Amino acid sequence: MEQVQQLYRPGALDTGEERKMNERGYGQFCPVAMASEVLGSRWTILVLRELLCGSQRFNDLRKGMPRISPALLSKRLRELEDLGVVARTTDARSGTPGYRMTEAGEELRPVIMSMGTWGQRWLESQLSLKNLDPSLLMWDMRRNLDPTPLPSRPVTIQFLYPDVTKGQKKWWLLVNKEDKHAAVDLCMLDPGFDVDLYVVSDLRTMTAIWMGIMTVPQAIDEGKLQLSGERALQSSMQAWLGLSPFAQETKRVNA
Amino acid sequence: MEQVQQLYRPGALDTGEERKMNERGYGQFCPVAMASEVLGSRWTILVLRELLCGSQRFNDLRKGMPRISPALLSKRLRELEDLGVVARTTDARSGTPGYRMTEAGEELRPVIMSMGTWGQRWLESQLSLKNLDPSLLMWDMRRNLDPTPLPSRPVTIQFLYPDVTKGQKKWWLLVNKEDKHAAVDLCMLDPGFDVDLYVVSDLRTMTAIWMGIMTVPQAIDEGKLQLSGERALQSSMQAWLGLSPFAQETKRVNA
DNA sequence: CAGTATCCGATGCGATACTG
DNA sequence: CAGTATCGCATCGGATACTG
Repeated sequence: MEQVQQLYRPGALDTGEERKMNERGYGQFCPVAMASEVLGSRWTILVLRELLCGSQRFNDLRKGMPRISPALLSKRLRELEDLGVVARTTDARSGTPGYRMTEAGEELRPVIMSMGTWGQRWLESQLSLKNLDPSLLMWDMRRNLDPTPLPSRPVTIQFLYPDVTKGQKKWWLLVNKEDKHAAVDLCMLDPGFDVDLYVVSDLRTMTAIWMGIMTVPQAIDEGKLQLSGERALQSSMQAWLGLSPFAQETKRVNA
Repeated sequence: MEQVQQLYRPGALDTGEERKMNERGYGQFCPVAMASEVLGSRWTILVLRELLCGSQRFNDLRKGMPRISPALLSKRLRELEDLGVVARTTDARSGTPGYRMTEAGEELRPVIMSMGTWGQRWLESQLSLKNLDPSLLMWDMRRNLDPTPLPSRPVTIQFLYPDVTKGQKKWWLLVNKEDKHAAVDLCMLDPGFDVDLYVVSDLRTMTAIWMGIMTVPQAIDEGKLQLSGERALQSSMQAWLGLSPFAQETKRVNA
């Protein structure tokens, strides 16, 4: 059987005779390869993540991906639309354009989630710490905040990150819990309302809490998080502060 | 609440003040983003697929990815090694180098599989048909062939694809079922053994069968597949011919 | 067999400005 | 707000040849 093995020479190592078309792709019929061609281009996965997280409008998508250029975002959305993964919408009343996942797109949820779960388990926290970003953190918090434990009146919470570059230091979350579902707004400029709860922490700590690496009480104990203002809001913070969808996933290594 | 919304301006649309480092990455702490940075570069997913399918040696990996250059494969493997996803091995006896998945890499299996499942369900078969490749098909068949229904003696099966460019028309699968686990070899040159079963089909049909879009009896009925030689091998072909891991997945659209 | 070394071209993408 | 238009550079990766 030894010499027989040599009789196989992959068409790949071939003479390069007929490789004209499909240049850019992998040229494989394997479903994994085809899916990779769709999902592999830069920013695509993050566009899908944003849509799966509920963002619908162009500039909301941008907030979740600060570094993407509008041109490229537009291009990616068109590509995904052509593929039948994303559908363009138009609000009946306002005429505002938007985007949503199609059924095919929705079925990418387990793919994206499994990627995130794996990332949370295996990619070193060090990497996370290189990628701290207050705007992304606050935008995520805005999205996942759970108003259930909050009182049924407008609540203003101010976040202060002393270690962050000027201009991104202060943030306000405004929660308005009206008839069961709540509106949460995020501001970088003082909205002028009385603040019900002040939160002070370094960005790294707050991010760690968000990612489930640390809890609110722990951070307070270690002196890395200071709360002041309404007592009830303080003690319920771990509850109303929604965590990252991957927060419960156990870390395996910090290589 | 209307005007309040305006008070938020994402740090992304910012002045571009301090975006010096981490240029190439996404700059996000989100696990999905971090995983994307790892898995997003070209060929990486396919390298992992090959390893998860059992290939261990450099040139076997190449057979599964005919179009990757050795330089790039080498680079990808080093990157994955640095990440702790892949480990380099050395055969104790022969000293042959090789690669295997680490525990972290093994946990990527559900990620890759879900990508493939999605691809099989939602990406048009048309795309598959653009990517026909006899060497990939035969290499996959070699890998997934199930020797269970085969007799316990050396078996030679010849495949002929009349529609394929000369040099890739004929293939031989040699199955040697010795003491429970079998050795399967693939050749492009006549190994010289007596052929027990002849298979003639166009490449597209054989690929469709492999992908679970069509069955052996169907293809025979439609006159797209001809078998000759040992009867037992003919009738058990659907059984010994292992199918693509995604073959059972239902197609949803052929856009 | 298992890679390295080198070169070079296409293009992806970032940055910026502008429009309806 | 929701994109389009344009420009230019870096870099990714393809091709090829070579080595231990």
